[in-house]
Amino acid sequence: MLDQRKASILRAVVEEYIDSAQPVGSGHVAAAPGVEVSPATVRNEMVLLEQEGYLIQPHTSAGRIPTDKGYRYFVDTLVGPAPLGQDAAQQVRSFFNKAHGEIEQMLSDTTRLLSDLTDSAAVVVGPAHEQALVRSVQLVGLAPRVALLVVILSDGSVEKCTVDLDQDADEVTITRAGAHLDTHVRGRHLDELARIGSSGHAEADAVVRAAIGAATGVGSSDDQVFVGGTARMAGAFEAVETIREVLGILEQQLVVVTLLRDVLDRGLSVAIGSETGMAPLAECALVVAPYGIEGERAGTIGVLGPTRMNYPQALAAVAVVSKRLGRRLSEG
Amino acid sequence: MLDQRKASILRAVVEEYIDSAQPVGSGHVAAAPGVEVSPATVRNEMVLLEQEGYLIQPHTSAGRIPTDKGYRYFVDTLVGPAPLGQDAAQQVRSFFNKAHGEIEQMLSDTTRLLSDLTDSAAVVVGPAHEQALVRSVQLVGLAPRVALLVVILSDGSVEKCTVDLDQDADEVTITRAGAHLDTHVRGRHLDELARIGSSGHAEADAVVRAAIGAATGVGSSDDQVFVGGTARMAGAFEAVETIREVLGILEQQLVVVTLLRDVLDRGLSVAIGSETGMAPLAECALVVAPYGIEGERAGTIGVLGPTRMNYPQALAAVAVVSKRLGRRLSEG
DNA sequence: CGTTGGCACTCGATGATACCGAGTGCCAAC
DNA sequence: GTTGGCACTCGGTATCATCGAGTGCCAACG
Repeated sequence: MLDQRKASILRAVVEEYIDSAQPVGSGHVAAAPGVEVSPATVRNEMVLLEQEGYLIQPHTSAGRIPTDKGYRYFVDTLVGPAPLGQDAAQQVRSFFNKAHGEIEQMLSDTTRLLSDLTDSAAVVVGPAHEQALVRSVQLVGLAPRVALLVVILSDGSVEKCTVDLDQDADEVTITRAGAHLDTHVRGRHLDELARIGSSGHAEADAVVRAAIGAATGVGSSDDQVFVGGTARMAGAFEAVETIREVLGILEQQLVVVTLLRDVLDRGLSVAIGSETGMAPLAECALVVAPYGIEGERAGTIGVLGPTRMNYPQALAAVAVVSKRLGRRLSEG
Repeated sequence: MLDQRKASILRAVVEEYIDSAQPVGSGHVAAAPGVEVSPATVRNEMVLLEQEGYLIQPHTSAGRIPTDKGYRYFVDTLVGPAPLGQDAAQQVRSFFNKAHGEIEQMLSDTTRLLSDLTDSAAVVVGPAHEQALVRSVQLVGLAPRVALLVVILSDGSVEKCTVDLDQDADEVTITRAGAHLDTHVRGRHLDELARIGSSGHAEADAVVRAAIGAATGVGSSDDQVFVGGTARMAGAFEAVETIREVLGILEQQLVVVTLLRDVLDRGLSVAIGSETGMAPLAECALVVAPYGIEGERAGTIGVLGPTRMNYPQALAAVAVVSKRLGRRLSEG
């Protein structure tokens, strides 16, 4: 799409802008390694790059800034798979060596890791338990008319919901209902709950029906989302309004999962500015990667920073962490 | 401590500053209701208030701003228990009518409610299960050498942790170990785990010991923290650096619980600026309230905003929400 | 004697002006 | 086609004057 020279110039502008945050002039570009022409020639080329939409000038007689399209070309064409730095790699290794215990805690900590690595906000979407099987079902009474349904899934996650009972049920009835539920869905998919028949005991059946009612929707689409490093993100922008808007997005878990899913569904690993489809993220870029457990796609991790983020670094970090995280979760 | 007139003037300054964010001059104070003296007199009094540390001037020939001490006097002496506004009260009611299901979800939603009510960031610390009894213990195998210990407590919370086994254990052994654990701590305090004796079966005992080891520390001090409305908080400050620092604090869950606990332990319901004991919160104030379940103190809620936040509103919101939340959780 | 109006003074905020310099666009020369 | 030269642009910064909200002080007043 772009000839060799234009590409070098675009790369120089992007790289310079990423670490100076200042519009880049022809002089700096000409001085960059990989660009062997004079400032005048650079200027001529930059006019063309601007016409084609890769660069813009904030105002006449200022340097150029990459557009979303410019960043896009940069990440698609100009950025090779870079390895993670020495110490970053070490950080990842030691993190996953230490990681253990509760999965939620670990996913939450992973956002910190990613955030540390990339100096941006990080997002981790927990594994979907779509195809997880039920390991165990427990029903325990909490209060006279309230019980708690706890479902342990084969992937190690635990789902629970409170069950409001229409009428008082004694311990025995609840236990009986729980056992009934357990024997009928243990080892199967959670959906099977809906197809449970009578236990042959009227009171217990009432409890069973209440539990089934409460449990609908428990197994599906309640992806857990963990967000970390928002402070770092805030440091990357100078306009308070921008920070406010981005925080507003990150606080809406549903929006965040949808966003990540959308990006992945479009086959992208990077969404830049307007590509995110969300107006408040016009100045942001999102780098995502799915992670898999035993080959199955399970969840997603992502990094959210300003459009002038360090893409090679972010891509490398996201790639490595998603791979290690998947491996770690596959072990059990 | 302050005579009637000084108090009125201080109140006028605080109230004016809270909604203008601008240094307040003698003219505005004199015009305020409750102050019936001339600007000249106000000036004389303000000099004294400044000497006593209730006010400061950002620079000569500017209006005055309350100091932390000034705000402190305001909340201690000048602010009565204000009722919540009509629509706010309605909002709280409808929230708690709709609230149901998982406790975590509800606590998380509560941060949104508080944040909406006060236009600040909100924090909710989940109930401590210090004195909760064990309702049920489950041990399920996940992978060859990994099991999951799930403990259901009488307050409806579910704790879990993965258990790494030294050697392979078959389903039967794990089930046996689980049953052993269950029969010995069910109905008791989680601490009893440590005192469990042998089950009379060597392999199962190994699993039991591993589970006990993994479970230490599970029941204690892992308070859940929910934070919401950080976007609103960001809107209240103009310096990006301040926002960054405050976000940094809010991201550290342990720091947040400690902070709230400290404030409550000192018998305060409001901590202003340096009273928080955290340098990054010098420009922040924290309004907290404990909530209780069936009379027992269970958790804490709080609102974090700028020192020039609307204290009467925040105090009212925090009081009402903590009461309703406690009542809601007591029901089951 | 406390309170008040008057008044000179302070000082940040605002706006006009000049200047600087990075950067551009264009053109002629190589 | 590339390059050096050059006039031009225009945002950023500094300087300076002005404005006005607000102060401190003082003398007058009830």
